Amino acid sequence: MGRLRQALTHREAGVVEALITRTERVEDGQMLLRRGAIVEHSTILIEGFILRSVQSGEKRHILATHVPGDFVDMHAFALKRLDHDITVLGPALVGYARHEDLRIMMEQEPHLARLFWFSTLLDAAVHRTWILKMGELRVDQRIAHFFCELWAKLEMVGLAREDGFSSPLRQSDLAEITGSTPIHVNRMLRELREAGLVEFRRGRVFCRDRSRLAQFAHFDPSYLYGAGDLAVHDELSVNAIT
Amino acid sequence: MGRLRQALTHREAGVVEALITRTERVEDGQMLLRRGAIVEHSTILIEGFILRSVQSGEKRHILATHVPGDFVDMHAFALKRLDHDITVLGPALVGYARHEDLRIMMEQEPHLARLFWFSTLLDAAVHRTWILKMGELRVDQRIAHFFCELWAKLEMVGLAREDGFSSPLRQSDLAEITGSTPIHVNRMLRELREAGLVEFRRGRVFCRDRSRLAQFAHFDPSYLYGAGDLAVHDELSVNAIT
DNA sequence: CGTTCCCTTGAGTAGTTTCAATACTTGTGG
DNA sequence: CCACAAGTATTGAAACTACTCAAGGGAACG
Repeated sequence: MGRLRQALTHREAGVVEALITRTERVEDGQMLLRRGAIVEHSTILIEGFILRSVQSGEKRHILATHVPGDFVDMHAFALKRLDHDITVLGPALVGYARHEDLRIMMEQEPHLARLFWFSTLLDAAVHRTWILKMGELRVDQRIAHFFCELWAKLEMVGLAREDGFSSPLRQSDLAEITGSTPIHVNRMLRELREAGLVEFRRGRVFCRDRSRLAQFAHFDPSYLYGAGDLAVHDELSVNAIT
Repeated sequence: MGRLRQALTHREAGVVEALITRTERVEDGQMLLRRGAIVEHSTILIEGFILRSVQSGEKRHILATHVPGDFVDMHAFALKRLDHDITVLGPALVGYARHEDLRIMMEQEPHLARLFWFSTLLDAAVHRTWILKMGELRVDQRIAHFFCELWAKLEMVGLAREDGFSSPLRQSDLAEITGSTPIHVNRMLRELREAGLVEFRRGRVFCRDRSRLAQFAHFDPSYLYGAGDLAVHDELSVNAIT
């Protein structure tokens, strides 16, 4: 949603912010919500990182990552029940909006309601890209692709650098994101480093040649629908690509 | 959406059907919509199967499968632009509803609007399950998982048998669904057959012991949200699972 | 009765995981 | 300030899983 900010008027942004009735600082690794929980509020990430994951036996698998400004559980607003865990990565600041208030707001602000729906559709589009990439890329390319995606998302909210970004990610997190193992991730990170594509050192990602990294990862950012893009959709005046 | 039918009143079902201004018979392999296309209508599958796929170089990758009753491109109602291709598998009958009519209907029928939103959220939940399964299962298990999923979805619309189901799927389609190759799929099908788990012969799936197949595939149908489930959500009275 | 599409098999290679063991960091208490 | 503990990162070797290339087999349709 933070990425949708450009699609909001100043007034609307205020309306959204007024929904947040409570904020909370949470520490690394804390699980905000557990799969199956019934929720009566939605969570917005203000600072830090949040993961959507599922526990599968001993292993945890990360399904999606969120950056500041994102509503992380809008789907639960409609479905009421979460199908995965919501976990904080590194220290974070989160805000809560009550579903009841959201519902009232959506009735009064159809444009905002539409944007909230958009944000869940964007999540789905990101999911689809991951299904594709899990199927067609090697682990090293998946790691690179994840770096590209997170970099782009952080950039949209002004948290990226020219030559990379910082995060509290560990190698084992990358393993859970890419569906691999920490050991293999470690080897692949070495290869990426030796190939001069990207460096990962305790959460910090450095990359000199971004387009080369994107090419290696087969990364095409269009699935993230930049805020500009979205605004255009809203006006209903996009060019045919057919 | 066909799976949501139980959540619709008789009147509402009529309202939805009245939206369909045109139906069309399409033959096997035909692409209904291409990635990037701007659409002004939504497609409902009435008979047959539809695939959501992307072309990636030489290879096609299938992201989702649909059964009769499903709206296959509701996301494009909001985003206007498709991020993947919509292709027919086997002969099919489809119906079209104009976005303009949909928009008007949604304004007048908030309950229906909510159900349409639900259906896109369910798609997202299915996507998440696929990300997980692509990451944690071997190809043989992924094939089994796909069989379980399709079987369950067909069952919801009364198109399954006690001992399996029929479809126009080829082995190469299974490869594109599971992110594998036709050759490997062929071998894995042989192993599944020899293990007495499931048989696949030119699109027909036979399984004597469904629960054993589900166990092998680590299949838990809850992510499909049975229609009953959904109806309950709508009443806002689900049991906590915490 | 042959063409076409789909399915099947074998052999070799590439990618990935697992187990086992060893270093490096960072924070903490002595 | 050093030593230790805990978490994180790294390496090697062996086993497993999956892909590629190449070649054959079988069923359906005209």
